[in-house]
Amino acid sequence: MIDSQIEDIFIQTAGELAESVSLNRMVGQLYALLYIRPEPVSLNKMAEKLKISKGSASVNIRALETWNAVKKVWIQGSRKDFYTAEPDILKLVLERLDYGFTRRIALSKAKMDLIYSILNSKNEKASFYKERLKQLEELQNLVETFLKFLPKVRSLKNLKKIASVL
Amino acid sequence: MIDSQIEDIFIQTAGELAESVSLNRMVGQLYALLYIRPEPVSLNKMAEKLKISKGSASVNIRALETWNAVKKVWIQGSRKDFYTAEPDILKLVLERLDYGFTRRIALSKAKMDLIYSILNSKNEKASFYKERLKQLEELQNLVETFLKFLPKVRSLKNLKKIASVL
DNA sequence: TTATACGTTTATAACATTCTAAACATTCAA
DNA sequence: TTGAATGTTTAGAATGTTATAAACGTATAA
Repeated sequence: MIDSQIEDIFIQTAGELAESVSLNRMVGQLYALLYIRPEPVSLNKMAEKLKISKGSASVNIRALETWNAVKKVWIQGSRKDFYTAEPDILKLVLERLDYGFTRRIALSKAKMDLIYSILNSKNEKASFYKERLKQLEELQNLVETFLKFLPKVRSLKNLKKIASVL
Repeated sequence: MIDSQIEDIFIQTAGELAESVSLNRMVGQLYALLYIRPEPVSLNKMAEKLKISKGSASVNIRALETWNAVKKVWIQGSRKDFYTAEPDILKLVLERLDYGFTRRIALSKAKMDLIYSILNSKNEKASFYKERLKQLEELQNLVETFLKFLPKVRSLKNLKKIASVL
């Protein structure tokens, strides 16, 4: 059947992409399956289609849920959990990027504060360290500003506006 | 000695950051070591400082070399290889992002072409598939345009210009 | 030539991740 | 109640990744 062939290509490709960005393959495949299906799919159906255990389906679908990549939908008269994909992939990616960078910048700032306190406590000149720290702070500021503006990059039209001022 | 304490914090933090983005820890540590040292460092010195085998130092420094994150410098009268860090971290990150996205978009386009050819060969309507494929193409276009403009994001001044038109 | 000082490759040990099957828990219908 | 239908947790097997030590290759100095 043609549908199944197309779905298989689609799902497998998504799995490869997920792996290539250090996500679990199943997470990519589960999302892809829901993404190309117009109707909600149950956990068992997903496990069956992807030929994975229901245990795996369970934990990976919940990972997707915590990222708001899929959501549970209630279907009258059924005891099963059904899921659908959040179709706005760009939104998902931007959310993850923002979350990831924000956390990492916070960590690295804390460590830099520690280094400054060591430098100051000893009245150290250590000018090369200070130069590098300053560079890193500039990079952090740039990334933070960039993250704030990133959500607005949602259309080619906006990008063209941007291109026109640079 | 104060220098060593600061270097240790710096190097360890970089290792953690590297791991958190699925890079090898040593790669982050090696880069960090070269980044906070004003002078070139030899392979053996690096292995000694980081307490890793020279084999590991060798393979990981070469990974960094292929990304242009470090470069070999010739030092007169020495048979050793010395390395320094490329200090423009933003450039490195942008290069990697561009490379990674470009490859992945090419892969996914190829798979989408395959799906289209299947749909057409059967005169399938399959409208939901087509809707999803169209969405993905729009996302690809957006990302490609974005990648072209990304290199210009190199200063807060530019970002402020951008913010002003959105 | 021989010995030394390097960098690279390789085999394997240590460790981490992924996946499953089975046990378990919960809900609901009969 | 019981038991069937579901989702979750867990123990362990399979697989994948990382790091090392040792073997290896190569160049150079003596």
